[in-house]
Amino acid sequence: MSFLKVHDALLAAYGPQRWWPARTTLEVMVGAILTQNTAWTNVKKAVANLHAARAMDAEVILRAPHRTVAAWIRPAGYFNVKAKRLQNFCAWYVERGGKKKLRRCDTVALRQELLSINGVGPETADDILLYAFDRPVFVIDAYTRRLFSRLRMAEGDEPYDALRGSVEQNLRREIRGRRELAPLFNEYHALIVRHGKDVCRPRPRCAACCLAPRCPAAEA
DNA sequence: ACCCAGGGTCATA
DNA sequence: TATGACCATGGG
Repeated sequence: MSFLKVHDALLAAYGPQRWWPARTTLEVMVGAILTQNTAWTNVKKAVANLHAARAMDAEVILRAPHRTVAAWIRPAGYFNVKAKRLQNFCAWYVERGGKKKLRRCDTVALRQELLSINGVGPETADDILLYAFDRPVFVIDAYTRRLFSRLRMAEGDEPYDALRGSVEQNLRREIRGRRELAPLFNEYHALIVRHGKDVCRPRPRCAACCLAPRCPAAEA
């Protein structure tokens, strides 16, 4: 079973997902922080609040009082923690000159800068790199570990960068330069999440059943 | 009532 | 390096 075959099976089952669901690149980054261990339905409410307050803007978020930011994002949970994280990110974003300056930055250097922000870990950084900056970085999340672990294509408990490197390397080898990596990684991660939301659930712990549109062992 | 969600930080050993 | 506590809302 190749990583590309899994992607193709998911694409056939669910169709293109057209990620990231956001209107602006800043909204992608804000959403990446707000969705940390949080259902997307809750993130959407917080994002809507920010738009309603005309606060989907790095300067506005940076200058607003902590309690105000917390109130805007309350539905997304962890609002005290995430308000601080959003302001940390916006401080970096503004100080760094915004998207136009950051676009020219090398991917590895940009990743290290993102990881240096308190509140931005490896998955959030890779969400931003892939979905806001179109960099060929494969996002690893709980759904990704679960799927590849059940398909016996990964251990499941590897360190983040080990699993990311493995998936990226295998896909590079299977593609052989005949295809752009960033669009593939983009669609692949979105499909894994789509699959995970209704089929590849934490329980029951089915083994290699996670590619079917309906998980066979889930009924057993 | 319980489990889960598109994680990350910090203290501790 | 690797656990565990903690953060908090909302849906099934």
